Amino acid sequence: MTINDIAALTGVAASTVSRALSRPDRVNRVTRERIQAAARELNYVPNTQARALSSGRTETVALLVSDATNPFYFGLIRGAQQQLRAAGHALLLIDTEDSAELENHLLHKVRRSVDGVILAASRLPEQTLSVIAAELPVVTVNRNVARVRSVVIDSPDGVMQAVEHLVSLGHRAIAYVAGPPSSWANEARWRAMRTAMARHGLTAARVGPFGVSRSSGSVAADALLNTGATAGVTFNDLLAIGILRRLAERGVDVPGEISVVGCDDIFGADFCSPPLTTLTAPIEQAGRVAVSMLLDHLEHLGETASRQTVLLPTHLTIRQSSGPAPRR
Amino acid sequence: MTINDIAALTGVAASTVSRALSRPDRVNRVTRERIQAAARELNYVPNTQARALSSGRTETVALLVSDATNPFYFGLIRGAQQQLRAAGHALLLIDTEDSAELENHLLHKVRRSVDGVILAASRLPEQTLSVIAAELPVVTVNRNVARVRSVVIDSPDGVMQAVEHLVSLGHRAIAYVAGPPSSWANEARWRAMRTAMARHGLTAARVGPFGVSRSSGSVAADALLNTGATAGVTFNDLLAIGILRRLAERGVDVPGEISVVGCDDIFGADFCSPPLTTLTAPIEQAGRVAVSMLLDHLEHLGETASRQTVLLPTHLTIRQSSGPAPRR
DNA sequence: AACCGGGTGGCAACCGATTGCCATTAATTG
DNA sequence: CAATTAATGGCAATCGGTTGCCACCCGGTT
Repeated sequence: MTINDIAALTGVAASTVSRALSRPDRVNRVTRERIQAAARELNYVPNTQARALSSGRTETVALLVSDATNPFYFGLIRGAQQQLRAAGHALLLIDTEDSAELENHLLHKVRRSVDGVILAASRLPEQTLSVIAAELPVVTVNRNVARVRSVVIDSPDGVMQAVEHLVSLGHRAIAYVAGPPSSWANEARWRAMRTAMARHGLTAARVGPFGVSRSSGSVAADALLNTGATAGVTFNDLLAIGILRRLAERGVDVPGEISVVGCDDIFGADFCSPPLTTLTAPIEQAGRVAVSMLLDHLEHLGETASRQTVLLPTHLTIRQSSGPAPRR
Repeated sequence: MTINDIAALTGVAASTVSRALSRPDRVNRVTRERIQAAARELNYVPNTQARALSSGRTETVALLVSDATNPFYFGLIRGAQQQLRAAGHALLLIDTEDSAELENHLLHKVRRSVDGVILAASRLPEQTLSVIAAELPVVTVNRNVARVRSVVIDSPDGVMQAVEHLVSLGHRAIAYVAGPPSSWANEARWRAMRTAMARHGLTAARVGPFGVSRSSGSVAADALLNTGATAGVTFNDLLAIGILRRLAERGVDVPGEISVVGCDDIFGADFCSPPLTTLTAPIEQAGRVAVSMLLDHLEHLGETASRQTVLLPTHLTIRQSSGPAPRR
């Protein structure tokens, strides 16, 4: 079922069929309707590759995640998927396995087969990112790079809220449990933490870096206890949940002996034990916004973007993993 | 950077470049190496659309899931992604939003732009599925249809194990908490449950259907209690976790007053409260196997498949949501 | 010397759209 | 009524590869 079949059937040229379908106002109403009817009749679906080849538009967007099993991305994927479908675009999912080289390689490979890419938690150096952004529409998530559009979840602000929360509960020794050093968000959160602590004349301890998996949580929990801190703010929920688990294993009471605050509010944060106090991030919304920005950018290529960065607010969700500081 | 640039640079025809790159034995060694060197030099990446257009192969596989936020699919996506990357193929992720119409529509739409599709939890009627499978390589997951290759997780066998487990703990009144009626796995599990119960001269109660989200768990929990059963086996973990939550809210002790057994062992099943006794399914493996079957099928189109269905074993993982039946 | 066959590489058609350009026709206007 | 303009639709080139077919070269046979 090609455009030619329809052309033959309706007695017009293929080019007319093409126009009738993609630039309806370029063809006479009756002709157009005849063609559209035939297309519907024959259940015609344009060939994506052919269209892409001549027009240069693939109507496909790639979403690069560092690890498809990290629940943080589920929401992002979902949000992106929703918004893309609404625009009739397809989603190419790419797992970079947390490797900058692989990320770069795959980006190069798909470069010509997508209209743009969304980089969630890119591990690429700023320099490389700029180069890529120059030759391919890019939107990053949680990563701020000059001249690259981005959606940033304002977890630094959330971290401050978390510190206020903990300090108000009497905590004085609070540690940051760090994630991957290559993560931009990780450093941003750490900075926010130090700032917030300084405001109260306190200094934050820091342990890590740790991998972002629950198993890394065991190591992290032990390290956290060693700092003598009465509370820990973790890079993300996955790590926090792993920590809770290890603490339970060691018989350490949460929040009685130590409070734990996570980040992101992923699936599971509300039903782990104890339910996790965490920074709730509008993850799904971030996915939607990232797609919107990208599509918007695609429509106005060449124009200077009105806004390069969208900052999404977070808020602290208090559950049962945080409580008053223990008396010494 | 096209094949023509390379041709010009090396002084051969474009066709020769094409062969040197995709059918290396069709061209002389020295010519080939010269071309390959030039291609590497210029960082040449073949244009996927153009290749697809003339060869018919897109090197892309679509994975259709009914709901991208269901953690069950995370593992599946991951497994599929891994195996696809290994083969150098791309993954198109499609969310059918649990709608058969949408599923059908999207399948039609991508039909020409992928080499094959993997249907995870298809909601399509058997008839439709057969039609689609005839015009497009298809592998289903957890769905058995004549003449369609499939990967099936043997949860019916697992359900039997679960029943044995519960019966041995003294439970006599056990209910099945059903999922979506359009789910093939749902019916399979229910049948297995009845069979297993009958073996002990017992009859299973059934409640539902319920949606597969945690919020449906509240309704399901209440319905479950109403049956007077001392144990419930649920369609999946999501539902089970929702039930646990509601039971905690109502102050019902698990497993003291009622035991709950889930299905799939998704992310979260091990750290919810209490940790969930569940059927551990090799989800990631299912994703890998599905891809392998599909790619294998693609390579031998026309040949009759040696094996049409792969059955993956499950096992019961006993945690703390199941225990001895309460004395009445 | 005539013949044969395998190894190489070029030519050109093709995959299925899109799109710039032009010809035709109809409508508008002075 | 001639002339200008707008609307419409066809022609053909193009996107970047793939592939069937054929020509050529060369060494080996008979």
